Amino acid sequence: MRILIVEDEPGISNFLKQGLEEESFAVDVAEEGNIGLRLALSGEYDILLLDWMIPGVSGIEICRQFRKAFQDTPVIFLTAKDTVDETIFGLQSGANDYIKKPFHFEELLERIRVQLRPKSGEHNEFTLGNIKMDLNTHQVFRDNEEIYLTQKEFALLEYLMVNKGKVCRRTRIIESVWDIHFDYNTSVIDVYINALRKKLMLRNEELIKTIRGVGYMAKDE
Amino acid sequence: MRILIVEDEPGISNFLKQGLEEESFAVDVAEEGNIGLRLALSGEYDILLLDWMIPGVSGIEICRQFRKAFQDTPVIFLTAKDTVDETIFGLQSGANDYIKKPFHFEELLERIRVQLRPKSGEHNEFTLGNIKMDLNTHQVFRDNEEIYLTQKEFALLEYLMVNKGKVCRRTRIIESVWDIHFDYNTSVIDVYINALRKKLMLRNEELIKTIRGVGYMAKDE
DNA sequence: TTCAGATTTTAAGGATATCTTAAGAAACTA
DNA sequence: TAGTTTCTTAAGATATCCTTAAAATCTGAA
Repeated sequence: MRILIVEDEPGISNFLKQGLEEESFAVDVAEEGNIGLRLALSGEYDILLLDWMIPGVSGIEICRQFRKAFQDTPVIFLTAKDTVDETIFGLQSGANDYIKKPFHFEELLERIRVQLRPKSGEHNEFTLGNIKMDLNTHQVFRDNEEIYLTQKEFALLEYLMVNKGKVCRRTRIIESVWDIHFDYNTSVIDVYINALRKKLMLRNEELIKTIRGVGYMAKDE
Repeated sequence: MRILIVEDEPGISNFLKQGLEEESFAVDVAEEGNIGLRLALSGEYDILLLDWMIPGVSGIEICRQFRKAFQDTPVIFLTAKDTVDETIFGLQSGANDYIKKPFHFEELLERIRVQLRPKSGEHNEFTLGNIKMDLNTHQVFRDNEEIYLTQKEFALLEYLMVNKGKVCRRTRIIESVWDIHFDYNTSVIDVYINALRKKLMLRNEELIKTIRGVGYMAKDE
């Protein structure tokens, strides 16, 4: 799950980034409004955390524009302001929830989970051939027998299964699963594909196909 | 589509080159300003990605000189600097957009597409008879059955389909798809046309026509 | 803290698909 | 028909991927 934090106070954003990464979210931080808006509109995120007051475009404006493009992605405001008017204004601009600073991390986490629940509630079981994946319980089965995957293995398989039937480019995979954006001359993907195939007992072109020069693709049959 | 990257950090340029090639662009890299400028002025590129600070001629200077010669070719700056002044300076020198490092590859791609849009149209799906091509998912279908093409096969078919109804000259094809500018004394095109026709199960003048002495043309029946 | 075990990443040689070249056959043009 | 261009096939060169093992990093318990 990818989270974008738009927040200009490094203290808060670092705190959140670290905490959320410990909960195995992939976190990006934007410290300025225009950058935040641009990142948000890239469509790579599953949830947005927006500060109310930030340099450049305001949080509300980001929310409004973001909502036009992505109806289903939850937005949570982090705000020091607590007047009723402004809160209403914020929710009207399309936010799903808000939380007042200062807040307990646990509480924020709970709200994030609440927001992600309904959306993923429908779509959190995926199948690929005889492989079944449950995002809620973080489990993978092969013919109803549980297979134990590590975090990265799970994240990679999730990416492939969410994009079942589409070719997943190496660059996209490494950005989404490893959060690496530069200097990518690594063979981690190969190694993890290999590990997945082994654990899932797949022959090389079975269910997870290699698309030479481009990436991989999960496909039934 | 041909892209020139002027960037002296091999980590970044390799990353970009690979990613863009996965999107079937033909990519050249210059690591030094003078070389970059010379290549840019050759007029062979559809878009330029310029680093701000490079050895030799600066990115801004390249941009300015390039803009004099080619008004319509978009230029995007890759810059680590983020002050407003310098950005404005960059845009005044004729750049169409800029992106701050570090950035998401997705975002850069989106900006490249935005810049190329007015020229090439925003279609990412093309059809040719019963052949369907999806650039987003990097897939080709014949009567809704997927056909697996190699990189070069895909790039060649893309070139033909983008230019559907127009005669594609051999020299243009080889420049755009193979990045070869001299020595047209090769028969790669023939070999790949043959491979395409085989995989797509086309008779010789069906959908992909041979224009003797000139090249090939994709055409609906 | 320190240590052991698990996970992640790096590295390198072997395996294999793709790319390119080359050459003879076939088809077209004049 | 002669000459040119394209088609087709095969094989060597190249690039990418697979696989393994070991190094680095992370994690949790003593």
